[in-house]
Formats: sequence, C-alpha cells, structure tokens
Amino acid sequence: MSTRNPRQTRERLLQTAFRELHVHGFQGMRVDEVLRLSDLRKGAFYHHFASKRELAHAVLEERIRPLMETLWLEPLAAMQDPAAELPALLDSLPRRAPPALRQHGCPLNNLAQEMSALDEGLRRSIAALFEEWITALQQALQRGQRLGRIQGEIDARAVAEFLVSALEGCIGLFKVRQSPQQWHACRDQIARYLQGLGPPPS
Amino acid sequence: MSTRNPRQTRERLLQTAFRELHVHGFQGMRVDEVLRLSDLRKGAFYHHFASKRELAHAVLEERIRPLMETLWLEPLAAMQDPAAELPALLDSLPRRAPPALRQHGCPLNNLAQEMSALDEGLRRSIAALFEEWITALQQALQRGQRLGRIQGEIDARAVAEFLVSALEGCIGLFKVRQSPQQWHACRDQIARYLQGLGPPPS
DNA sequence: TCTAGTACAGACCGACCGGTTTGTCTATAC
DNA sequence: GTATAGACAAACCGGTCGGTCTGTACTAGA
Repeated sequence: MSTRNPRQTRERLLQTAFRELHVHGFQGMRVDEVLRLSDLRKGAFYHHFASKRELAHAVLEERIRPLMETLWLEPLAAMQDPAAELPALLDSLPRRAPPALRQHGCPLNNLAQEMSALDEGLRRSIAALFEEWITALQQALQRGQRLGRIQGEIDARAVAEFLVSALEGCIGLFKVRQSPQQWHACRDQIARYLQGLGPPPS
Repeated sequence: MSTRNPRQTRERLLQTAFRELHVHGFQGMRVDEVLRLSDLRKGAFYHHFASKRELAHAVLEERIRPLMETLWLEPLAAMQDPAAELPALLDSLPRRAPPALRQHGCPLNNLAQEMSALDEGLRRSIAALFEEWITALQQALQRGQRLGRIQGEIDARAVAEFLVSALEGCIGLFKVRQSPQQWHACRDQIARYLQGLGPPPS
C-alpha cells in the first residue's frame, strides 16, 4: 500500500468539492469543510489547486462537464426524432442522474446563476457548456426536420434555447417548492410544445 | 428640517439592500457596504433589523412582492384572453421593469435559487410568492377557457407552472450569456406554446 | 418642562475563512 | 545509495464580516 497517491487525492478533493458546491453554492462552500470531509489538510488542497476559484473551475470541467455529456450530449447525438424521443429521455433522467440532483437542482445552472456576476472566466466556461448543450439539441432538431417530423421553417436554434431554458426553469421551481420530483408535469408540457412543432395534421 | 426620519431611514436601507441583494446575492451582500451606500452606521441597521436574514425577508416582502404585483399580478388579473394577450405583456416588460432587472435577472428567482437550501423560512415565503404568481396565471388561463380561446380539457394549473418555469429559465439563460435582451426569442416560443393550447382549427 | 422611549453614532469584538509558510516524508531518476 | 522534485501536514496569519455595546441626541407625550 502506498501512503501517497496524488491522483486519487486530487480526485477526492474534486468529488467532495463537487458535492459541497452543489449543496451550498460557491460562496457557501468552505474550503475547510471540503478538507475535513476529504480527511486532508490545507497543504494538500493548495498543492493541487491554486485557489478556491480554480477548484470551482476544475469541478466544472472535470465533474459537471462529464455529467452533461453522459446525461445529454450523448443521448442527443444518437437522437433521430426528438419530437418523439425527447419526452422519453426526460423520463429516464431521474433514473440516470445521481439522486442529489433532485434535491439541489442542476449543478450547472446553480453555478451559472451564482457566478455569472462574480467571475467572468467561469461565466464564459459555463456559457460555453450551455452552448454545447443547445447546439446538440439544435442538431437533433434539425435531424428531425430532415425526417419531416418537425416543420422545416422552424428556427431549430431558438427552439433549442427555449427547451434548455424551460428545463432549467422547471428544475429551479422544483427546488423552491421542494416538490419531490414532478418531472412528469414538466415532461407533459414539453411534449405538448414539441407536438406544436410537428407538421400540421393535413 | 428634522434631522431624524426613521421611516425614511428604514426605506433607504431597504432600497440599498434590494439593489445589493439583487447584484451580489445574499451571501455576497455585505452589511457594511449597504451601510456605506446608505450613508448610515451599524446602529441604524441593527435598530431597524434584527439580522441580515431578517433584512432579506423584509426586502422580499416590501420590495420584491410589490414589484411582482405591479409587473404580473395586476396585469394578469385584468387579462381575459391570455393566449392572445400574454405575448404583448411579455413585450411590455422590459419597458415597465427597472433596467437592473435585465442585467441581473429576476430578483425573486435569484433569491429563491440561492436561499432555498439556506433558510427554510425564507424559502417558504418565496414559494408562497411563486404560488400567487402561478395562481394568477392559472385563473387568467381559466378565463380564457371559459371564453373558448383555450381548450377546456387543458390543466390550467400545470400550464401556469410551466409558463412561470419557462420564463424564469429564459431570464436565467440571458444572465449567463449576457445576451442583452432577447425577450423576443423567448416571447416567440411562449407564443407558439400558447397557440398549441387553443382550439384545434376545425 | 420634564421624562421616557426612540433613533441612531461609533467603537469594539470574536469567530471565521481563504491563503501562506515551513518543514518533512516519500517516490523516482540516476 | 543519493539527489531532487513532488506531495503533503501543520501551524500560522491577516483581513473580513456579522453582530454587540454603550453613549447620546432627538422627539413625543404628560
């Protein structure tokens, strides 16, 4: 057994920080508490990260981004008919996502709303990740258009932006009301909206 | 001239706090800074408010709530055909709302997302205010149903919740991207969604 | 006019918290 | 085996920040 394992140490810090960041937000997260939960000392932290802010950036890139890829980017890339498949993807989300997401909302949006005015660099990175999400959705919608399942005149980009907004909004409202998961309600309305994108019944 | 004016002092604190809370969030807001901007001292603050938290509560009830009433509750109460009138109300919002709202998003939702996990009492008050908003929308939708402009089978409550969610989501995304006002894009998609609620073209 | 409560000013406090420094132990390269 | 850089522990620091305390001037009522 090796008493030292720098990569694992870093991962432990990152994992704990992700949880703490998700629960308390950036300003509410305490470096000391992350250390305590990780059973590490100040030396370890500031050896692997230059500052608390850099830690947040690392959490975004190395924890939140992979989550986004697993939960959204990959399924969307494989999606041919979003008007039909998106509601099912929404239904599957509670199963595929870590349980903490239900209590504390979307880690990306939480960080986004808190840090946008606080750290320009982080804001840009967050915006970039949103951008990828929107683009993936847009491309899926365009495939749906080519299949004739979605009206060709529709601005797929605008629709993608609205879908992301609506989703984040729903998650946010769940958080406030502490209504333990009402995805189905959100799903139904999204599905209704998507239905309106389809070709008019001739 | 009276050197003292307790009501005005309180109002000044409240107004400054509202701005600071809106810009920096609760954890980012500094009591000292509120005092400095108000040109008052600690004594004044803790004479009118028991704590920083109580201040936030007062801001919610005495600043944010009136804003909600002016911008939403009153127009919604006078609305007969939301499917037709809501998009116009959305368009008018940038004009009727204080300019700061555009840069820093919705004060209610900002506070909501930050404080939900931090202060149960505040969370309840915030949830209650959201509740009023949703109910006002629901009732407007039901009037639309009675007028036959919206399908009778539709769950007006679920639609109202989704509309509020979508709106807050859009505002949130604006904040992250710092895209200076793209209400029209949001408005268009909301309008499209609303159109889907109308009676099918026979 | 006297008085008691109100409305502050201003000094002060103690805990907290991000960050630094120093030193030591370990793994690795040679 | 030895040198060197990496990987931490642990003590420490200084500023910050919400909150307290005391004193005092003002004001309203008797």
